[in-house]
Amino acid sequence: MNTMAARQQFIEDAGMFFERLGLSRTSGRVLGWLLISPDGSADAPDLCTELATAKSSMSVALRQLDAAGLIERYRLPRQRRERYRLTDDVFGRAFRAKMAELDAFNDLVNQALRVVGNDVAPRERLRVMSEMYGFMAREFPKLLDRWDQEKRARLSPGP
Amino acid sequence: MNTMAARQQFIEDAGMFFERLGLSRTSGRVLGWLLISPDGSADAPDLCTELATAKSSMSVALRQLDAAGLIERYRLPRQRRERYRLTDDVFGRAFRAKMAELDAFNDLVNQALRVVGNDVAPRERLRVMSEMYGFMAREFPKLLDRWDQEKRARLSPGP
DNA sequence: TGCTTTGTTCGGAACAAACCGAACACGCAG
DNA sequence: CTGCGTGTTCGGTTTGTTCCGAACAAAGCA
Repeated sequence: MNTMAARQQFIEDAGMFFERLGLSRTSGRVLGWLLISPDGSADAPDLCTELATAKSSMSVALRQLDAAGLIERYRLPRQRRERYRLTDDVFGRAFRAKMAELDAFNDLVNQALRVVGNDVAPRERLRVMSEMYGFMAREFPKLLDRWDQEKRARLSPGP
Repeated sequence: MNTMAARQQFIEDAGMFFERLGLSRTSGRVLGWLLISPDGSADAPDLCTELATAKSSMSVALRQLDAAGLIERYRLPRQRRERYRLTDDVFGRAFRAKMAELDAFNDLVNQALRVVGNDVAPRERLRVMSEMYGFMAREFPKLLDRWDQEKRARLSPGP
């Protein structure tokens, strides 16, 4: 397959992938483009032409990605044009964002406990869920920390 | 606050919560209703009246929940009407479903590796991601297993 | 064989989100 | 002050999704 077409295809797939994770499709395409770009950085006009999107759409997409901490804005000295690059651990952040869902889950369970009366059966169900939340909220950050350590261990003796 | 209104409110919140997790809103409401129902089961007509939805919508919602393994269909002997109940570990399943996203992520990274040439920079980025995937795919199931053990340990000496 | 109950499928309406083009604000250079 | 480059904001349009009502299948009972 032609390399150019393969790149196009990958960018489109990345767009759909990240769309399922809650981003907009253009945001996802931007991430895809950055992932396979030589230096992992770009500026807005380039992305507009490369991805064939209006600069208004690009503006909101970049804002969304910046707000999510997935990319960083920066400006080279003496340059008026802003540039964007992937955050070093894009997916660490994505994972941690997913963890926020757990808090929402906990809130929901607590609300349910307030709503049900003293019926034992629902309370028991909800208690199990609450404990599962506690377990995950306790263990998952540990997992991420372990990953950070392992990554650091791999990279620090390297270049 | 009135108990009835509080129930209503909770069901609506549950609908929005599960909607963010990829289900439809009615599916989410069904889960909410079951969570705070006395025995955690219901049948379709009841849910239609309780949640004020058309039975067609209820049909697809229940199908969706069944396909996701979040509820079970069953039929009492001599009963023509089907009933639905929460799966025992609804959220264990929900978590495992989230893990499927990790596989999709891995596919994406592999596709990216095929697309980029021999440029070291992109390959390095992608390698780190691939390793993160490997780490999570290895460790997360362990976490779920540990939770299962802990839960079982809590319940088995119980009732 | 008809009749009723239960559940699914289909077409269209209502709603929400994304995207675009155009207008707007700001900063810098001449 | 004027002109240009850069980025944001604002209606309008399109696209996609959800939900409803109606028509349709399937399974039991008379």
